Amino acid sequence: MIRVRFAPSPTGFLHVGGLRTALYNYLFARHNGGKFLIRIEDTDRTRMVSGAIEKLFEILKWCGIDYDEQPVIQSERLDIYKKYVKELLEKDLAYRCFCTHERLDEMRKLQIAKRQPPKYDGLCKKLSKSDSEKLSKEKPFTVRMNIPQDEIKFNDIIRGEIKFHSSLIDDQIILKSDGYPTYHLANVVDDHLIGISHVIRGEEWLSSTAKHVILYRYFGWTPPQFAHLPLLLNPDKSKLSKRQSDVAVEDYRDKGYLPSALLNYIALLGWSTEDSQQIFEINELIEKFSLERCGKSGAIFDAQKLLWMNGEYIRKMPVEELARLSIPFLQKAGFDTKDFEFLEKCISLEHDKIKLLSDIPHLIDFFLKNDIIYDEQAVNKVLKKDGVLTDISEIYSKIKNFTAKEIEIETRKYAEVNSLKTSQVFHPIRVAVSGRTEGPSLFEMLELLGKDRVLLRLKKATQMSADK
RNA sequence: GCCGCUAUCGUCUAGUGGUUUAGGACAUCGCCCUCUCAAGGCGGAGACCGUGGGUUCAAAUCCCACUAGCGGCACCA
Repeated sequence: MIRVRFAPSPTGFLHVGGLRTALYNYLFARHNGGKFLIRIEDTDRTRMVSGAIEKLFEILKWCGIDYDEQPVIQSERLDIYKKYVKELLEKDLAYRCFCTHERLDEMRKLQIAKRQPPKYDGLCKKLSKSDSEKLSKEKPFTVRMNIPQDEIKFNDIIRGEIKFHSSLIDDQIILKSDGYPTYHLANVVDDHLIGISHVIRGEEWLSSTAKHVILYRYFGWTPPQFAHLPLLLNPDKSKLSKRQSDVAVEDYRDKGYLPSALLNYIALLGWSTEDSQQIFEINELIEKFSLERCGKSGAIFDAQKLLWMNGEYIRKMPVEELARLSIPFLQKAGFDTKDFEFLEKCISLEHDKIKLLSDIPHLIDFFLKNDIIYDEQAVNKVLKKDGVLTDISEIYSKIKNFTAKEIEIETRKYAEVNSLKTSQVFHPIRVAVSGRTEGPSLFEMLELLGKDRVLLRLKKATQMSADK
């Protein structure tokens, strides 16, 4: 039975790298008919952020990544970890360490100065069991793993066999002095207890995996299969970070990215099909995903390609759905969204120009407000004192059936009769009614605006050009 | 410093010994369409496959070394 998990620590927001890890776990589970679980790794009390867990679940839901079973919260399982630490202590596979932060820091500084690898010197390992027992009642302590002198090997699905010599591995702390386990212990214990079959996580964990393998061995457990995913990178090839890029999934949501596009784009960062297909609906992703086709090298997060992909998804989307999704963005921009049908029509005219949901308010605002803003450059460039707008105004006022078709016929007729290029007529009208040079197809736009508003704006623009 | 991982167009990648004058996508450039902006269509430019050695009749593809980049080396995850 395939069981995988996504195990974030709730430190504020879901990182896109984390989302990629979650997605690959999810796809792997769904593809294989296995289970996808969530575990909250909240063992660092100093980094606790209130509300982070709720936000995490909310954003996962927004992404459409659903999970199986009840999420496991590590901070609720302290007794379990302690039990396993005790077992290790009894078997001499771990020992208590009474060293202070000060001593540890001092030691590390010295080692770095001497260009040695920073490593615990094993002082407390020398304590006898009874001394250790006695001291533990008087002083705070941590518990360290007793690392064997041995070669540690494990297989990684993506990278093949990985070897470390354990003499290079530090006597890792597995239980902190506040009674909370560190990642390494909690992770191994939980993965085993929960029956995780495959650990799919970021490459930053590759080095630590040796420690985990040792722990599995100490407990007499069979380790799961490992798959370490390549890192997501900044444009300068360093690990994707807040400093250089937008990393919070919620940032993308708030900017108007679609979850389907985000997931699709992120899926392609480290995974591909033989034919280099680009667009995948989630079901297709599930159908085609495999760890074997994951790459090994880090991938730069290319915001430009994501933007393109988002546009692809928006173009494919039914207008009704798009209009519905645009509502929060329009409301944020201060628009009334009660007339949904009208909204749909506006959006429909600009549909294939939209790359982000947040583009929508600006693209259609001249339909929604009465006092439109005239772009100065557009006015100066296009609005002329040539009487075109006055003539057009008069012609339009006589059109009974103010439809795109009728308007087009009349407008073209006017251009022809006066030997004007269509652009000499169309452009001023566009600027007059919308305030700008770019926009939807002119006649549909005029129809949607309605005769009254068009005439009003033509009049205003005529005055503006006269004032020049 | 030590350990580990990685290495094909600017970017994401296909490619698993010969079908490759290295394919696709984004970005970029040109043309077409056109009332503008987009979208769309067509085309161009762009990678001597990090470097150097092998193995082989034949290597981007296998092996080794080097180099570079990145990651890890916390009472963080």
